Amino acid sequence: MTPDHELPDYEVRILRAIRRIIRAVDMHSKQLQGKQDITTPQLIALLALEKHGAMPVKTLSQSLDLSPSTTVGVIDRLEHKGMVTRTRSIDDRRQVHVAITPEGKTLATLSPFPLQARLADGLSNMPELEQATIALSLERLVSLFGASNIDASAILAVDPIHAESPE
Amino acid sequence: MTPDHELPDYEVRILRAIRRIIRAVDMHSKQLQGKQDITTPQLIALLALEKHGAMPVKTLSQSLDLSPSTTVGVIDRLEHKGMVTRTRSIDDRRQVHVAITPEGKTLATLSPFPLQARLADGLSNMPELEQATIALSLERLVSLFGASNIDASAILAVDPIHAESPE
DNA sequence: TAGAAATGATTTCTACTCAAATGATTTCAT
DNA sequence: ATGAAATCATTTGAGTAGAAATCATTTCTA
Repeated sequence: MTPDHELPDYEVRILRAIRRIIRAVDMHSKQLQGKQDITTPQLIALLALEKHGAMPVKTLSQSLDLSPSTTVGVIDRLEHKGMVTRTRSIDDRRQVHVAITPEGKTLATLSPFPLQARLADGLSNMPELEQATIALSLERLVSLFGASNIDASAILAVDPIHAESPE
Repeated sequence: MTPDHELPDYEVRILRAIRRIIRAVDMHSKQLQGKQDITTPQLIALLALEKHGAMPVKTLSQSLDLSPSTTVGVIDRLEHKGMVTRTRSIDDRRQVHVAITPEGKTLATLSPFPLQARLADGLSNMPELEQATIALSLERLVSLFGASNIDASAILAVDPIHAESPE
């Protein structure tokens, strides 16, 4: 329990909250994995492919804001489960086009987004002013970390590619 | 197809900001690794051990807000580098006490905490009201995400690492 | 007190993440 | 046109992360 005689300073509280949020996001992904045999990155990838059609690995990795090497792993697992296919491009034989399969479409449509649902739920019970405050605070924090040049819009966003560009 | 409901603006902004913060923290850890041959979780572990003395793996894992299995890996790497030692407890031979070595103390003292430094820097240039708002907002989010999934005591418990005096 | 249950650390397994190195292919420059 | 440079996907290696299974030890219980 927090000692009320000695409140931790804001910096400490903020760092602690960040660690916990990171962990919560990860745990939600693991829950999804247990229930649906799919993880958050995999689901985001499927949604991007469903929405925008087949695309090269590079493009997909950019829309997910993941490094190419990470993206390859995600594709590997999805391909192994029959959710996507890989096809070497005819135009440029260096490129590999990733396409979603009918099974992948089904899974993408059926899979819930528990974290998002919970957030939406919680936010809807808050006055709009507080929602705005939270959003602004986080964005302030992002700029503090100098993370604004990192385009990390994908993982939790609904539409990785068409999301309006930040700032 | 995207989820049929449009996400409220604040939710999108919040999710995106969270994702960015997660990536900023990760990038920071990798930078640290490149420069100091130590990562953020390892440094946090060292600081906890320096501050509170030797403790069992379980206690350490709780301080770090990491699962025991993850903590074992962190300790393995630190032990391999000679920064900590493991000693089986005499009282309870199931327990393994982890202690920091002189080398570990040196490393902990010398290693910068760029993320924290940047945060402290940014915060100090903000009115206190805004600092408080940010901290409160994050904690609101933590409770939103964590309420039903993460042990409540873990959320409310004081972080042994940062609980008292500043480092 | 003997057996069962709980606890603590670890191992094993899977997944995510990136940087750096590698191999194949295309484009560029001379 | 040929060799150099750039590009694309992939592999490799290291670290973080947690669930589940395992082993040793302690505590509880009948």
